[in-house]
Amino acid sequence: MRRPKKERQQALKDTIRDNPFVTDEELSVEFDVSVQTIRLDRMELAIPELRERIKHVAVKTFEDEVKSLPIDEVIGEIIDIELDKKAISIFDVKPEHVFQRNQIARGHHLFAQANSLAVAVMNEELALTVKSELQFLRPVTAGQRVVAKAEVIDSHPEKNRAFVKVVSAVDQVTVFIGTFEMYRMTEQSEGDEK
Amino acid sequence: MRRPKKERQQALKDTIRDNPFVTDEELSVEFDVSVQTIRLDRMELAIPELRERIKHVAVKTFEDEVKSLPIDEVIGEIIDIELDKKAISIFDVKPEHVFQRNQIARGHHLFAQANSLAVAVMNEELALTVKSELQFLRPVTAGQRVVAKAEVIDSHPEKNRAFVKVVSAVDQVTVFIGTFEMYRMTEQSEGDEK
DNA sequence: CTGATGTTAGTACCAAGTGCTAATAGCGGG
DNA sequence: CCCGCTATTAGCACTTGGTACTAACATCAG
Repeated sequence: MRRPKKERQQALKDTIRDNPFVTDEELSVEFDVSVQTIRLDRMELAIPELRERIKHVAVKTFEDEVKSLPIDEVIGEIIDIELDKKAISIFDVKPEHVFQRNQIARGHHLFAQANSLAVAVMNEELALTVKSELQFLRPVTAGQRVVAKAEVIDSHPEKNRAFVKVVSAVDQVTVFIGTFEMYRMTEQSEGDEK
Repeated sequence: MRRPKKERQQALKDTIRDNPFVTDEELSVEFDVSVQTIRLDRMELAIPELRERIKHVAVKTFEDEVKSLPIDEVIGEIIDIELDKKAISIFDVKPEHVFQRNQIARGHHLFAQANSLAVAVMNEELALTVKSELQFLRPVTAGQRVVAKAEVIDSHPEKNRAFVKVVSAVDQVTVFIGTFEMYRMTEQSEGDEK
């Protein structure tokens, strides 16, 4: 099934994109040409060798991993915090956070930033969200920086409850408001921080 | 700065964990021992060679990519959907979704599942969340499967608005309730039911 | 002094290439 | 039918980052 050069090169591109882990040897079998032809094709198409391809994928993952680690704790970056009072975090909206269609940030990212900030501002290691009311006032698009300000507006330590209000803004314009009823998981016997 | 074997091997492990892209050559310089010693150390510690390490990272990323693609669209997996009426999705809570401390799922994951399901059930490509009220009734822990059921309870096509109620349960027990006011971004020009 | 442990050196070999030269095949036009 | 062109194939030297193995030390303890 020898196909003409151009067609083969297109197929080659696709094959390697789908599976970067394939060797020239394997490709030569698949396309029924010599290894050298595969190499020439790769050169013409500027496709790097197997090891470089793999490395590229790995580096990408590695960088992503570093990026997603802090995300696990708090979505966005906390730039100011006063425990039990208020906190501020920023979150840069990237292409992966938006609907492809219209570039508008998906609601759960704004929620995640606000909610994790609400958790962080509580002077508790184990705060849980009980209830919450959200308003998505304006769409946020990729490239924008969301500044979320959380404020503890009402605290009932005896009931292990607190209310946190989070207001998020882009360029001073409010885009999101959320109120969170939080539950403190630790009893108010002090000093059992860990 | 030659340290005893044991100490060096521990440091070696850490170094490679932090940066899997380092060669034996570079390590031998860093620890001021011969390349052979590094190789012996790696063998004792069962650490694979550079290329295998890189490949491992790459494969991981590659698999994750496949996994995270649908996640970008809908958090959880849609198992049933009737456009403009109702939809069901399941979401398996994994270790990365919970607080390390108490294994309880972070709120924004439950929200994300519910919110993206609310978006999906709308018979619109471009639905946005306007307002939302949430109740986190019971904590969800790693290993549990959350089944979210979304229902369009009120639709005002003329105002481009709709209300969606999502109830999430683990083993038939309700753990989360959310109501979402959604905005349809497209004009209701045609009756394109599907 | 002997032995065990740890370290270093050196060789052969491997995979998956690059870079280069040279031969050959196939085909189209004049 | 031959000329020239492109495409393909072959072969060789060399590269990286190793494995596998052997052999030579070094150091210290008993």
